[in-house]
Amino acid sequence: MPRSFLVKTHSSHRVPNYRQLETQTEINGACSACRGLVVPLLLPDKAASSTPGDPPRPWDCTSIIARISLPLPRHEEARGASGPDPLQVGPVHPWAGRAPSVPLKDSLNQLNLPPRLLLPTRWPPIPDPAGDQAADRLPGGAARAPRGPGGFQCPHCRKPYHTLAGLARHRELHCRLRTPRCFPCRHCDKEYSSLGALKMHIRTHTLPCPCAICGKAFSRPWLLRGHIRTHTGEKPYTCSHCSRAFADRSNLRAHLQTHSDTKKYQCKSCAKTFSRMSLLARHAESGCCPGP
DNA sequence: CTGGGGATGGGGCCC
DNA sequence: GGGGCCCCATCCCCA
Repeated sequence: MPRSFLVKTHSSHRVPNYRQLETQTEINGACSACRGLVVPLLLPDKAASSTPGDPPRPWDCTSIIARISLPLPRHEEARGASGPDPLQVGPVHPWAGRAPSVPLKDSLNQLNLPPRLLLPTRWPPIPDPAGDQAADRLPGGAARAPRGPGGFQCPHCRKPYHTLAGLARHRELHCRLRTPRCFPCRHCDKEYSSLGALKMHIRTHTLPCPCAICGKAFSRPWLLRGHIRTHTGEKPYTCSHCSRAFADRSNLRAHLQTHSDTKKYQCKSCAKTFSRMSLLARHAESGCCPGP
């Protein structure tokens, strides 16, 4: 199940009202929900976690390899010989507008994958015309819709547009050709089946909840609260086996796996089991399960 | 090299 | 429709 599994099921011909979605409050002010302070959202370009696809179960090395052996985005493949009809768009970019972090890319590139599947050592830069850099960069360093010679560029067919509004209308056309209901994000190439899902997604770009202590911004109030625990040291989740406490329930869950006799993730080659998928993945990368 | 903790992201579900 | 929480996933770092 891809983490973007919500990305795309289908809806109406409605066009999202971006002025309504991105209110002044969210862009320039404090989050009304978390009542945080107004701070500049100039954050380091933290590597975004990317999960191109949900690994099939049961977990095994093969599935790990399969997960990272993603096809290139359609428009990348189309750069060769005869390009397809630009409006016959393929699936949404597996990384949904975000390049994998460099360490992940590096580890993927060490896996002897066919050259077609290797990731670029350096991701192609997004055109950044002088004097308008702020408009192309989002809080946290995420890239907005790629800009081309005409200003903004369609992620599907690369057609250039001078304005975001023009690009948004054009992308809506892409959506309508494929599905009856579609709400594209103007900041990246994700698309949603409902306005609510899009609105929630846009918060990941606007990051309306800044930490009053360190200024780091989050998309949702509860994410901010979890972060604040890292400042206060509060650890409300306690392991029933060893009484160790954790600030995050997910981390407690991962910890509980270490008490379990039967680990959840098993290597298909050597049958060794691991408490986390990331450990299994690292095991696979280390050469236990050579690729095809 | 491996195991594990810490921190964080993001969509879904429920109220 | 929004908020809170759940669950899953990932990355980084350290022992």
